[in-house]
Amino acid sequence: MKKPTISDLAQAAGVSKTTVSHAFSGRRHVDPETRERIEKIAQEIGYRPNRAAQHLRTGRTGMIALASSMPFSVAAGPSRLGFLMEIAATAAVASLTRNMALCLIPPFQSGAQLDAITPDGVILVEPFQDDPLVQHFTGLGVPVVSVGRVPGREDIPHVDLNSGATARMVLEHLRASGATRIGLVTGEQRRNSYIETEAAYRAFCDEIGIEPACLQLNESGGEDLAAEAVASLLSRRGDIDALYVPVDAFASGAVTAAASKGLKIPQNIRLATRYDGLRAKLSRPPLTAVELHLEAIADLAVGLLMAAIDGEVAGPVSAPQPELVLRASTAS
Amino acid sequence: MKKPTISDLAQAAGVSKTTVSHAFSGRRHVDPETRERIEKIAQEIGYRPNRAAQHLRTGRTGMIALASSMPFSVAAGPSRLGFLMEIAATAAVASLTRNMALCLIPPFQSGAQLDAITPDGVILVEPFQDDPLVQHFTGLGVPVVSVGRVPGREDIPHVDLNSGATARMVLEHLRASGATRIGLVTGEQRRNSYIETEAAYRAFCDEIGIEPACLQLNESGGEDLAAEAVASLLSRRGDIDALYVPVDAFASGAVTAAASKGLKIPQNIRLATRYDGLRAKLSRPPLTAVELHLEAIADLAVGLLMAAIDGEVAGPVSAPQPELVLRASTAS
DNA sequence: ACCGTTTAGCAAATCGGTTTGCACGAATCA
DNA sequence: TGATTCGTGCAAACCGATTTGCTAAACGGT
Repeated sequence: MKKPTISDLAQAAGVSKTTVSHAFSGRRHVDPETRERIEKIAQEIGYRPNRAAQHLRTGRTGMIALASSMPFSVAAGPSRLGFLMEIAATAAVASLTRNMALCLIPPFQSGAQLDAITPDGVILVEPFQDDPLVQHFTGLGVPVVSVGRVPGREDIPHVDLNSGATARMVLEHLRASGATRIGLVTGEQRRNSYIETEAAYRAFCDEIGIEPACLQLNESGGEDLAAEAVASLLSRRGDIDALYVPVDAFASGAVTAAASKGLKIPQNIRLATRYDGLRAKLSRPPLTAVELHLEAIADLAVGLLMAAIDGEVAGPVSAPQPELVLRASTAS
Repeated sequence: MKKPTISDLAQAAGVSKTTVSHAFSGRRHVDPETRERIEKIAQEIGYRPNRAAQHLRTGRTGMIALASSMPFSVAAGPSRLGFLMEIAATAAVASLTRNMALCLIPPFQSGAQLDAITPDGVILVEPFQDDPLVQHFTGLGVPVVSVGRVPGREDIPHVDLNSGATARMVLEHLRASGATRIGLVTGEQRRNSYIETEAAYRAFCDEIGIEPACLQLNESGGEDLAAEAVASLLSRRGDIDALYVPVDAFASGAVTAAASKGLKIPQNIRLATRYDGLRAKLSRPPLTAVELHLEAIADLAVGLLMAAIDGEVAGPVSAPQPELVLRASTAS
């Protein structure tokens, strides 16, 4: 009771394997009548092409991979998982409709592990400069696209997150809500979103004539590190009355820091973050955040990747306009 | 500049393909000296076996799939994502170390989508009775293991979550913290954890002689539905002074409901949930929850699946002892 | 010296598709 | 009528591994 092969089907339909193959792939014309007969019989005997055989011949594996260079379960963990998972969920659907499987790459460990997987293409979520994942896959000749530009690698197609514009939007909102001294907390890794955000922030400070107050934290430190670092920043710079903290785990830390300093949100200090996940929503008070449209972004990324796999040189694509989600943490 | 094949390597090493194959797989003995030479040359020319060819020959695809029958991104979304993703993260690592790729199956849609993927095995997270995913894969002859028993399918290997014991533990804790009338909120779908939990709950009520108060909610309704339903329950049964709400999204709803009724947690009503994710941690007050050891569970599930794929008939395995995580929501 | 047993390695078949080159008849054209 | 094209389909090569059956040499025991 083995699974029927293309030969079985060909025999049952009284045609050759070639014809069956063409009937399915459409790479050559076959008589509509013949094709219909083949399809009908295929249904009956329950034929489904063997993926491995297809892949061997075509040189494709039929799978694309999704990876984030953020620590996966450690430290920044749960919040980042939300971000990645929202993308994963949509990407999985998008892949499947294109007849591809989406598989998960846990954070880079020994590197040898990565050999187990030979995807047709990879989506990297917010890689940083000289990210080993980028190097691994491009070195293998595997097409890579990223969510967020890869610093220093303009050649890699990506979905542009418009982090500069996003930062601008948030900063202006903070000011409109009454803030006069705004600080910024990002991460140490040179991810493009940080770079753009910082640039936009400095430009903004210049314009309105305030002294920049930047913090770059080690992402593995997570919420606790942020709580500590922000508290110390607030001690040094007592004039700060607002913070933009794109990484939501850090934003949680900032909430803790504010509380420890006896500062009320938003009365004494306003707080906005970027990823509108559970943290932002469940925080007390809930945090103003940015709707990034991750589903759309994931869709775009998959589309880009498919094009790249097909050898098309697609330029970067812009994510949909991000939107502010106003919450109590920045109420004026 | 094509990738070297086994033939190239064999030629370079002055042996046959067979010897190379055996050198790598170890399925037959090869002279250690020869093997070393082969490995060295493989390094030099950058040989890596073609997965597709291996799969074709061995009949394996080298990928296992992870699926949850919970709505993936809708409704209960983010919280569930945490649960699934914690498992996914560990499972991905566990798979990769076994030279397998882990791929994600988004929630059952048309069914036709699922054809794109032919995994060697599948891990299902808390499937319910007559779950279409179970039927799809077992029908295809693909080994299935589940996290949480599959009701009505004792033949499917699973990691037992000991939901009955967990419920007992939580209920006893609630009572110890001062509760006298405890209610239970679960989901409509017939997942084993609900079934066991309800049974343990009824037994518990019987024992201590209290009237059971159960709610079964549609999981797609998520937090909002729970808020509504729990509020109405609290109106009907004003005597209730504690709730065990295993699904964390529902627990969030219960928090809202309590607030809307003017009930203070834990003074007027105690609240405990199961999955110790962001919701439980970030809730105000933070919720007592259960450390399920999801990483260990995921590891066990992958192990079970590998055994099943290798044709071993492994019985169910028990998850590590769950532990209560005490938080303010049940302080006495 | 003989026979049985390891040991090391090879050639060839195999997995199930896709793709190429060719054949044959019918239709079109000069 | 002969040449050319088109439509349809087939046989065979091919993708790159694994696995089977076999050979030949080395070894050991009697």
